[in-house]
Formats: sequence, structure tokens, C-alpha cells
Amino acid sequence: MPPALGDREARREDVSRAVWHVLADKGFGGLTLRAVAAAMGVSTGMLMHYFPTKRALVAHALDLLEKRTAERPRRERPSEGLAALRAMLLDVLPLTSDDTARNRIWVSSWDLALADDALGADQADRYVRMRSGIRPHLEAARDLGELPVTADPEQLAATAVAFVHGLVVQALFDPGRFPGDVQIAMLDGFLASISSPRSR
Amino acid sequence: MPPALGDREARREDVSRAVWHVLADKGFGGLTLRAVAAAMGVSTGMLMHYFPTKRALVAHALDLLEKRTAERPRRERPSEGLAALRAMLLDVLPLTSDDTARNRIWVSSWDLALADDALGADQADRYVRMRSGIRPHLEAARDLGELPVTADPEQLAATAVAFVHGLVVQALFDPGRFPGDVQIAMLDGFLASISSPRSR
DNA sequence: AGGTACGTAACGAGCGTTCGGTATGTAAGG
DNA sequence: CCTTACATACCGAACGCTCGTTACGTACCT
Repeated sequence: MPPALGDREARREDVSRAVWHVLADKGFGGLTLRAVAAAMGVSTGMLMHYFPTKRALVAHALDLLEKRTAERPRRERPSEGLAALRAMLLDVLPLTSDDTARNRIWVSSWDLALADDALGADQADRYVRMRSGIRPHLEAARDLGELPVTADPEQLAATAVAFVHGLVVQALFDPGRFPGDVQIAMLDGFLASISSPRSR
Repeated sequence: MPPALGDREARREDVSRAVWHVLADKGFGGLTLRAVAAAMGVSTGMLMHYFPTKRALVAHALDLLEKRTAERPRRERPSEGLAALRAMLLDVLPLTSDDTARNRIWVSSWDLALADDALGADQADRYVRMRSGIRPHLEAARDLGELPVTADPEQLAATAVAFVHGLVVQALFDPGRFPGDVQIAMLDGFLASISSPRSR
């Protein structure tokens, strides 16, 4: 029996955290094994001991980033309808430095993902999961009368994801013009626009 | 007098077109001077004859891409209100292979732009210009009664840009799920949601 | 003793950039 | 009109560097 098998996965997570740090700082163009090793004070040989290739290291870092993001402590989460959707989308926006770093990593990863079929499929899957997490709240909102009965939850989920990620990109490039309160006002404006007249 | 000074700028545009081609195909991670030179059948020395550094070459290619995009022939352009906005946003969406390649380049460039202050400022300026081009149509729409009188054109412009770019990203990663008619339906749904009840 | 967990050093490839050379012009001088 | 002079436009090779990856050595644990 291999000794301390849990430690191995813990070390891989340490490495992934260093990858996140480098990515948020320098982007994928500045992501080198030497930079990752330096960020955690180890050698590149150590990295290769836990990952066979750089590509595997990157893929694991992105997978783990999604997982840890899903598990992270979140703001209070109303359980129903548009209020629940609002809380979900608020958790995506770059309102804290942590969320900003996370979003920088995702936006940066799109360059690689567009050029690498496997990583591109991973990204497409992440969007599928994101829309799937949103759609139930839209269905509930429709049942609660917060949305018109004619609303299409699947299409609206894609629209909400589009809006929030498009806002993320603009906010990352111009944080001075998109402080937290502006982002929140835009989100509330968006939610008000899709909601049914009688619920406004 | 330097001979044929106009030819020099024409050559720089030839180079930029090769840069676009490589970027759309391989992304920034695959953008090398050798790849650009090979794409146009010349040597890397020729590239350095027209651009001092790779960075300058990239910056010029992106600047020219924005300029040529603005000048390109467009679909018929209604001159007023939401119909004009619809035409503008339709021109952004990846509905043709040209538009897809263009959008791939922009999305890919965000990795570099987030890590390079000067390129990031360029990108922020492009967003400012994009919102500025949209806002007048929103003001006209409001004056025409297509939008509520309480609508904030500046915020709505940022919201529209967010929606359309967020949709671009999802469509690039999952073209099968976002064919042209779905993208157009989503855009029309978005425009309907922001328009005033009486104009619907 | 033998496997695990590293560090150190090096390899070959590929990178941006530099350099020297060679055509091809245009311009000036007699 | 020919010659000399010089800038322009490129090519091909090379430089110095950094990259991902490999090989090897060593300390530690069991």
C-alpha cells in the first residue's frame, strides 16, 4: 500500500494553487513551470513528480478551480426564483479580489481553450453545467409569476450567463468604470428587464 | 524623398492579415514570428523590417482589425432606435465564418491584454468606443417610446455589450448549441425584454 | 533494501531578435 | 547617359535565451 496517498492529492492541490496565482498575475502567456515552481519555492522537478506534463498540470488546475469555486462559502442563498438567481450571479461577478482573480483566470484560459479541442470541450461543458444550475431557478420564477408564462428557461439561462460573463469582461478591463455598486445595479436592471410586468 | 511610402503601410497590412490568420487558427499561444512568416511565405527578417518588435506587430494587427471591422460592408442599417441597435449587435455575432474568426481573435487577445497594461488599456478603450456607438441608438429608442423614459442609456449600452459578448463566447465554444437562428432569437428576446411594455 | 520525494543539472527544441549579405531601385554628378 | 552613391527590401543564418522535459543523484521513510 502506498503511504499517505491523501498527501499526494494535497500536494497536487498546492501546485494548482500556485498555478492559479501565476495565471491571475501573468496570464497563460506567462505561465511556465519555472514560474509555478518559484511561486511555491520548489523545483520544476517536483512539479513533474506530480504531473506528467504541463498540459496535465493546467487541466487539473482549471478543473480544481471550478470544483473549489462551487464549494466555496457563498453569500446567503435565497432558495427560490429570481432572488436565488440574483445570488448566483452575484457570486460570479468580480466584486472581491478573489473573484477578480478567479475571473481573470477563466477569461485568460479562453485563448488556450479555443486553440485546444479537449480544453475547449471542457469549457463548453462548464457552460452547460452553469446553465443547468440556473435553469431551475428560472422555472421556479416562472411558476411564481416572476417571469412571463411564455418565458423559455433554457434560452433565458443562456442569456443570463451571457450577460454576467460579458459584464465580467468589461469590469476586468475597466474596474474604475465598473465598481461593485455599478455591477450590482446593472444586474438588478437586467433582472428587472426580464421579469414579468406584474411582478415589478 | 523615400520612394513608395504608401507601399510600406500596405505591406504592414499584409503582415497583419497573416497575424489574423494565425491567431484565428492557433490563438496567441501559437502566434510566433515564424508562423506568421510561413503563413505569408516570407522570412522572419521581413517581419522585423516592418515592425521593430513582436509586440508592435501584435498591437498593429489588433488596431487594424478593429479599424477594418468598422469599415467592412455591413448589413442594411436601420437608422433609428432599437432596430438600429439590433443591426449593430447582429454584426458582432459569429454568424459567418469571418465573424467567427474575428471573435476568436478578440477573445484570445484577452489573455494577453489582461497581463499587459498597455494592451489592456487599448481593450478598455475599445469597449468605451463600442458603448459610445450604441448609446445614441438607445437615446433615440427612448425618445421614440421604445424604451421606458426611466431607462439609463449608458447603463443599457454596457448591458447590451455584455449580453452580446457573453453570447459570443458561449457560441464560440459550443457552435452546435448556438447556431445562427438561436443567437438571433436570443438577441431578439433580449431586445424585447429591455423595451418598454407599450412598444411590445 | 527499496520505494517515495524531491533537487540539480542538463538536453534539445523553439523562441524573439540581430546581423551580414544581396538584390533593386532611386538620386545625383559629370 | 553612364557612373557612383546610398537607401530600401528582403533572405538566411545565427545568437542568446527560455522553454518543457529527462536523467540522475540523494535524503528520507518503512
